[in-house]
Amino acid sequence: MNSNSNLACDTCPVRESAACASLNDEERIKLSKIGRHKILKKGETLTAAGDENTVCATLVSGALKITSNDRDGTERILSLVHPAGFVGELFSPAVHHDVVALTESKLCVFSRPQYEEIIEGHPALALALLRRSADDLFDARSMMDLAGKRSADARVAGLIQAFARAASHSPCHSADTFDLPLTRGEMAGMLGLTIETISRKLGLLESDGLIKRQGARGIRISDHARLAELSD
Amino acid sequence: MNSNSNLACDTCPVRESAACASLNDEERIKLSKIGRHKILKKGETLTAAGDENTVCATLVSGALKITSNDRDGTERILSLVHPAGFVGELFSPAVHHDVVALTESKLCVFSRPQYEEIIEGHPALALALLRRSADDLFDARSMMDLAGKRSADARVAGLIQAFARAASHSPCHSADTFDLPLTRGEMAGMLGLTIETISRKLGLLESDGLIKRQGARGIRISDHARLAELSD
DNA sequence: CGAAAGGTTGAGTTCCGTCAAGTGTGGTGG
DNA sequence: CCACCACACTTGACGGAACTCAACCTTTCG
Repeated sequence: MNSNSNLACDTCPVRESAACASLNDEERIKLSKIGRHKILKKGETLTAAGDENTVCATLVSGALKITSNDRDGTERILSLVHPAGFVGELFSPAVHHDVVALTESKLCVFSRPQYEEIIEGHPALALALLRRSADDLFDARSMMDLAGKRSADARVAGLIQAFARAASHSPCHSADTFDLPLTRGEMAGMLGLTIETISRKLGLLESDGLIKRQGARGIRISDHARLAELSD
Repeated sequence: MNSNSNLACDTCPVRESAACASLNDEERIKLSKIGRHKILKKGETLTAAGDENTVCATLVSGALKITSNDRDGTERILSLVHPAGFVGELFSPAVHHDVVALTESKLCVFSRPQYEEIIEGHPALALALLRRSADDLFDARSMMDLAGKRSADARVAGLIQAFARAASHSPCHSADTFDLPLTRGEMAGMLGLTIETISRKLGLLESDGLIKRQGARGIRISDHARLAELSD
């Protein structure tokens, strides 16, 4: 159990952008009373499918994946969670998906029933979560769109573009040099492909001059236009 | 323009289950002032990708699909909307997906900016939408899971089970005789497959004795267990 | 240094998409 | 009533894209 200390909202890096930013000081103090920090190391899980649904959380730093697993053990990534993101299935008695840390991550964890009570008493929080939820829904649909592309080329190209957009912090622009945040296996899990196919397609993208690789993870996009065309 | 009359909430079939059910009479009357009914015939669109985002709506009867289109014209179905469901991308300036009627549908349409104002002033509505949004997100992830299965067999089997669950009105149980609500093309669009593959897989499921078909749309599930195993 | 995990590459095979032809079926109009 | 058409669906043959299996390379970490 690696939880600890009271919450230090004052120094929280996501205090302006997370759902709790909608609360005033008094309300936030109240919320902080029922929350606690938790550190997940890379690969550790917050909740697993089948668990009783007791917690929800705001991600403070790091990154999480939300996944489900086929019987044969293949992991399917349903969503990535970035700092200020909210995780947890509100209003549901059971947990349906695994939530696992991609990198060492810091969370603000709450009891789900208590959090729901607070939501009901605090309209601003409900509204903030509604906005976040609308974004999550849009992201999920974007991912469905990506994973549903016919060819593996289009999916890989689209994923690279998505990472490039996420890597640049300005929302409309996209970085042209960045590191892939996932292993080949995780990318495969997002796109419904295999590790080998990801590896081969990245090789092809490079030999076609659309990207340049530096080591296993480093990517430089050389031809945004052709990449966009491929991914359409 | 097939809009009309004031809203008749009193006789609305989804008045107990839609988001607006959370409002008291006075509030609902206020909401009904800014809404109007609209009938969409099969195939007609409510909003198209690229439009300015001006409307949102509650589905009263019928069924909708939320789709995106590849450049080559392939339609990808991102979500199905059932009565009492809410459609519209709140808090977003532009529309990203098409919303099209699968069958003749009756909607309660609102101006999105006005609706957002009302949400901000009515916590119960925000909370109701948050619950609905959480459900939508779960559905979206379930569909990602389904469409991400390795084999076409698993996807088709899973889709049939999903329809069987939707056809029985009790949420935990699943019907064993029902009609497919979609054309082969639409099923293909949901699963990222082709019409021909859907057709063939249905044929195989029948010849393997898992289902029995009556005409193009009628399905009877003969072997729930093997179907579930296939779809896992 | 050795082991483990992540990544690449190759050869063979299978599954699904493509193209094409053919079978209902419901609706419209002569 | 039948002829015709549009649309949804089925079926077959074929080729190619992605999966599987397997070997090997690279980096990291104990």
